[in-house]
Amino acid sequence: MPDIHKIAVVDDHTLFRKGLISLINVFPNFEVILEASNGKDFIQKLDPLQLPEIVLMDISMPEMDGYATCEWLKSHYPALKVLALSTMDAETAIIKMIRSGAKGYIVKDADLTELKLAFSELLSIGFFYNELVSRKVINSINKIVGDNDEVAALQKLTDNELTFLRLSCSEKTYHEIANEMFKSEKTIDGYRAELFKKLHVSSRVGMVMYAIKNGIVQL
Amino acid sequence: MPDIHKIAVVDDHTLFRKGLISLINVFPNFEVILEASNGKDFIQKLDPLQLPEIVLMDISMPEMDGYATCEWLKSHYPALKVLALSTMDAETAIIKMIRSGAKGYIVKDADLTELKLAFSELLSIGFFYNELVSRKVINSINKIVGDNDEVAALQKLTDNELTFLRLSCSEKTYHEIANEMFKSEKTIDGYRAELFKKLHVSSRVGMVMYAIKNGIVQL
DNA sequence: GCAAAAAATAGGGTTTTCCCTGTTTTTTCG
DNA sequence: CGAAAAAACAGGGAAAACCCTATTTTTTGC
Repeated sequence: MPDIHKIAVVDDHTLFRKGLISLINVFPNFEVILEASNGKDFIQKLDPLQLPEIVLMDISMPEMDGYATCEWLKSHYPALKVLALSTMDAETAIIKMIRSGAKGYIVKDADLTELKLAFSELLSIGFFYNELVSRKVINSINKIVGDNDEVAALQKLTDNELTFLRLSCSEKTYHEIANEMFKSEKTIDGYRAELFKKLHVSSRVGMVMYAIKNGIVQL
Repeated sequence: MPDIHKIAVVDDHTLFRKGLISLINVFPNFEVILEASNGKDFIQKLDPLQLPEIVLMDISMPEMDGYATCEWLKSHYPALKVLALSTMDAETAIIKMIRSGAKGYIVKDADLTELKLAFSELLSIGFFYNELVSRKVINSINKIVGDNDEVAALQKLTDNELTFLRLSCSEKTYHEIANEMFKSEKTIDGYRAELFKKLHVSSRVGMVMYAIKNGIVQL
């Protein structure tokens, strides 16, 4: 009898999670031994004596999202292979997740064959990069080599820039945001200018749409 | 032996759909007899000699979304009970779906118990309105009775207002949008004012976020 | 077909956003 | 420590967005 591989599933949408688990459990040599609704929940449930080999992990989750959880795993349990799972095929999301330590990326509308393939590849060669991911990665490298990149940029947003960006996704004026952040209006204007450059946008609306697209704010 | 109830599942995310189906099929008296990835696909696969009783339907799908499919079903197969299925618990989405003829609404992170409950209620009393839905419906009624409502408003957006709203979800200036729509800037300004009122927002950013939240534009 | 309602247009003013070019302060790193 | 880089801050001006109040045109309902 071949050994059974242990899987963990982390996703806040219960129905999706349960469904996925039920799908995986019919695979002959895989078994879901842990399920959690977000990163925090997952870490808390993680038993060092009974570690999963593969963690199927959603990106956008409450409390602790995929990126943060991945980072945590990278330093605490580097042997765990994270397979990122998301609806979005946004380049930045994929790259960011991989930078955070994910070993593969699969979109939620992939089919079962692909999921099974991802599992096998993760176990045999240690990663799963399908064409989607490869294409995005190549794009991102091109951009880095080229001139100034969107992806690394996202990594390099200041804490202040990030809070400013989040606050901009509202009907607040920059003046109000400045007050809320205890900064001068001119500083805020500097954040704006900086973000316009980094995100390649030229209006507040563009900035907001970028933030939404890339899961920086949730609706 | 109790009769087996026939279910259809319409959702573009294959993994979610397959998972859900596998979950439902372990319910003793339910069976999924039809699955489709969008409204068009569903209608095409629908066999009048083998109709499902309940259709679990996602709202946002490519080709033909939940609203359109629901409307079509209302006039062609009014006996089919649509249970709307969505990640968003946005009031407008729920109301719109119910107006389109859905008999119930369930969020994707509901648990299995709730799904089973929804099925039973649909079959016994013909609809499933949990607290979530009820609350939203009551809100919407209050607003209608009250003064001017968000929900009916959405229904009542002019074609021009709608295109304007869509075009506003970009970095275009109102001036550019005016040109693109062959209208005067002042007319565009009128659309803006009208939409601010109808959607209860007070800035372009608010308008854009509303549009995204309610699936009027997709990212 | 005509009155009422809705949509399109407009003038003109205020606020907010955007942009350019700087200085000062803080942080980083060899 | 000291130089360089990054972050915070600023003045001033142009463009875009916002808002109020009208008038004209088109649509709608009886």
